[in-house]
Amino acid sequence: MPELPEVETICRGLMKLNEKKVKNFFKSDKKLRIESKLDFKLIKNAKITQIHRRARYIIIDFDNKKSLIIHLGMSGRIIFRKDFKKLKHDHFILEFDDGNFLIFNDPRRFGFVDLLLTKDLEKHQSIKNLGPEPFSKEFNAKYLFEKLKNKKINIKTAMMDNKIVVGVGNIYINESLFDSKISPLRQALSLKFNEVENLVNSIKKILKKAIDSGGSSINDYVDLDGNVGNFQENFQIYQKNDKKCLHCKCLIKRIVQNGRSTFYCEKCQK
DNA sequence: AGACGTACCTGACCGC
DNA sequence: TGCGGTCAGGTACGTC
Repeated sequence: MPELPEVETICRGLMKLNEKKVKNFFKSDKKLRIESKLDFKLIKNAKITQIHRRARYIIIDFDNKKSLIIHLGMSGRIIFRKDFKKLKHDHFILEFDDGNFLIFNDPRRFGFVDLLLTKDLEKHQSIKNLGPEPFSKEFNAKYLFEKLKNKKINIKTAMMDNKIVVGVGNIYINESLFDSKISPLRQALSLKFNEVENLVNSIKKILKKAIDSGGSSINDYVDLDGNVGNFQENFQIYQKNDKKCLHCKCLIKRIVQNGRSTFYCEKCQK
């Protein structure tokens, strides 16, 4: 489900949980990607003070110096409901004292929910090695050019590396490379400075547009209130194989890079 | 160190 | 209807 725009949309929806107090929790015995070292009992009776995001990780801070980190993996969802009925693939549930429930549901279980001390957030195994946020000032052409200048891998795979920039997944890198007219097959080190500049601008522009649209809803992804994002209606290249390129009318190709689908126009992307 | 393959899981969809 | 194959928005780890 989630790249940065989807996680950002969910995070914004979660803001309304501020000040809510945890009454109880439920955890399934299915194994997720990370097992929490701290006991979730520690957040019983704790009150939420802040909800924020780092890369694709949703972070919920509590007033007793503990924080939850939630990652949605490929198929994770967060559902906010007033009534509770445990459904298949519900792995973690918070019950608040006002009778509301927050549910983490993840069929493929590539996601996780982890509890730690708030002060240890930056040291968390998933957080500590992350590159800059795509909307930060730090993520600019000069920075990226430096990062790419010795990289022999293709530009698409390079940009999906969280050490270079976070939150850019398969959908948005496909769209960004099309927007900046750069072939996904190019070696990262072959990009000229102005091409890197265009790519940075495209990534920022497309992610912003996607957030404004509430993310992309492929399959049945919905936000907390059950609203669907509609950025998928703006896809120009992603999953458009064998359809006509908007600019040159030739057919969009699908190939596989690093085990993931890549969509591109051979004529427009050089 | 960097590049690359693969593993972790379930479900939806398609062709036979 | 059922079965096998393929695909899916992410991350981490092993090997060379």
